[in-house]
Amino acid sequence: MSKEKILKSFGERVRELRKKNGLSQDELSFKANLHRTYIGMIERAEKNITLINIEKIAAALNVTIKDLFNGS
Amino acid sequence: MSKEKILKSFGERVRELRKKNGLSQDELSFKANLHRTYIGMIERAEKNITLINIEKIAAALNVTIKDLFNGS
DNA sequence: GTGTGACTAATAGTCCGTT
DNA sequence: TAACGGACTATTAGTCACA
Repeated sequence: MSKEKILKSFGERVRELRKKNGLSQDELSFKANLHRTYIGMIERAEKNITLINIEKIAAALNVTIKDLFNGS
Repeated sequence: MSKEKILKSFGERVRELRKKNGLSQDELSFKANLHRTYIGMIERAEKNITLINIEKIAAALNVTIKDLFNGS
């Protein structure tokens, strides 16, 4: 899997789970303690996110880190 | 799960899988295209690894990213 | 409610070496 | 074989105004 694709599929998965939870980027950013625009950047695969922030997002979405890599 | 613990458990998991594959840190770093000292830092939870490098290590260990988060 | 460009501070990641 | 150090460069974290 290429580098771009891994970030892209991760971002798509975040967006998918965020919407499933009925959250806006703004609401998720609040729950995850991250900036609103940062969530957007992750969803658009513009940042190579670090493990700590992956964990923050997973927690905010009430899923495990593994779940974020379960094929959508 | 705390930030420190997530990095620590990740590092331990990498070390576990690396040894299971019979690789030294040096050999793994070569396969993953990462620096020798960096692998050591990850295993000792001293660095907050990025998603791209998580994927590189997973590939070098012949496992999926999900496998790296399977409780050992 | 989200995308985007620009920006600074912080840290990821490399490279040299020694223990 | 691996831990650890200092110094260094590249990249991410994190925020903002505005579209």
